[in-house]
Amino acid sequence: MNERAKASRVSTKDIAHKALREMIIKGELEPGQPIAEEELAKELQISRTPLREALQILELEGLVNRSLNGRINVAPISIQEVKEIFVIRSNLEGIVVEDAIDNITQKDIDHLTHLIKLLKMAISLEDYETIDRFGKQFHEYIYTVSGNKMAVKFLYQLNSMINRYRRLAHKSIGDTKQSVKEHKMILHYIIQKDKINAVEEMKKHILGSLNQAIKTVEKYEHTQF
Amino acid sequence: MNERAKASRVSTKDIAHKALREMIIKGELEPGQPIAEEELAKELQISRTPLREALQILELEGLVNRSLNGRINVAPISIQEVKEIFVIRSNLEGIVVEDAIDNITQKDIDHLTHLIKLLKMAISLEDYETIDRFGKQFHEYIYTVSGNKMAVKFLYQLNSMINRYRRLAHKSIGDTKQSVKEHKMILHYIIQKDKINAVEEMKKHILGSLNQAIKTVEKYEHTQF
DNA sequence: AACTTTATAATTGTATACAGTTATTTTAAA
DNA sequence: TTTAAAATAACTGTATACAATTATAAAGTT
Repeated sequence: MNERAKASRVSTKDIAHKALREMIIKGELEPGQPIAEEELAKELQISRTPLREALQILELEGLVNRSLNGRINVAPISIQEVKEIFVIRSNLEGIVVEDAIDNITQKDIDHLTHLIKLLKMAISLEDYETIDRFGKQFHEYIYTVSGNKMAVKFLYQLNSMINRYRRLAHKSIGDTKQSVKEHKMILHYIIQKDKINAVEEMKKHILGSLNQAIKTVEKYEHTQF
Repeated sequence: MNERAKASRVSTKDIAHKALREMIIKGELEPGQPIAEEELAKELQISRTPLREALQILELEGLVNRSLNGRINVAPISIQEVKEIFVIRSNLEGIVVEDAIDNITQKDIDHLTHLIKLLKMAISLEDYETIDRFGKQFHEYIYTVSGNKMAVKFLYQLNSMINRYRRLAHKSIGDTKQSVKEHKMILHYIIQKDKINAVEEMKKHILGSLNQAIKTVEKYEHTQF
């Protein structure tokens, strides 16, 4: 372990954190599944110390829960939670576009325009993974332009939870085309520096994906949880 | 240490976490001050293991920062950050009142009404500490009624940061009287189940306290940071 | 004297050991 | 067979030891 940490300058804790987050998002660690530190440490070939620190981060990120007796389990999935997450996210994304409008340059606008083009292209190829990636990039670019560190921090925290649900969802082409329209609208209002409508449109856009997420979760709740 | 943990059923980590949070909020650990684990562990009479876990929590809460070399220091205070925090909080509090309106009972309304009375009383006594406490209780009661666990989780996270600034602020009686009026208005709209205005009023209420906070920080930034 | 280079010290990151707690199994009694 | 008690095992929480890294001080060079 140590050599690796030395070589890559990344701590074992961080490696464990990212690995576990990925495992939870992918469902390799199932919702509700109990986690035994020793066992997991052996599996990851690390000691309990950095693993515990990683689990602590995951706990604060809401991906695992700790019960009174100290036992940790993978956080369950619930409709209630999805709803809460998306409403909060829609507000944060609203804050962030508003701030972005204050700082945006022509270069930024060009980049966002370019991303929308790429998005359209991916849709025409029905390449859902790429669609997802560009959509994400669009939002994250706005994060950066906003300069709102705190909001961005919260958004990343939320997004790691949202990714759990996103993995489960299967979008239709219709959904993605609608999504592009919305991205265009948002960009339009950004260019116009029309904060009120940009925020409004962004919120609608985020909440639009909520319904989709809810349907997915409902399906899972019936079968598993 | 162990006996204590056994007796109170609270972990050393949590004790350290709460103690450090308090120290940072009170300014006993000053903004920017570097933290040496060994030294601090000795001071708290605990080992580095639970201390590190506590520091990790504080890092995610935004009360300390970790630089690339692993050194930890108390998070600095900045106007930009205060602004970000308050805008986010105003949105979250908005979400929370909205949800609260869905669930509120007569008993809840009575309690909130009672809290406002207590608030008025504290103001007439110019007892600022009590004013603060009842104001906090008013908001936190709404948190509970909302049932929005995720939003509440974020709010508590924000509030621990906000408390750093609150400690520095010195309210005037005028401010507090205005605050009572706003609380009354919020409650009024809650009773009417008027979500739009309740949210609006809540946001205004939170942002109103922002200016006050900014002034305080400006003063500090000139002197210290 | 200023700048490198080397050596030393301080500090963080990880592993391991052990203590304390909780869960599970076994044994005993009804 | 069910229930209670005791013993055992599994697991978490904390302390300590050590390895690796970074900062500091000392020595050497130009």
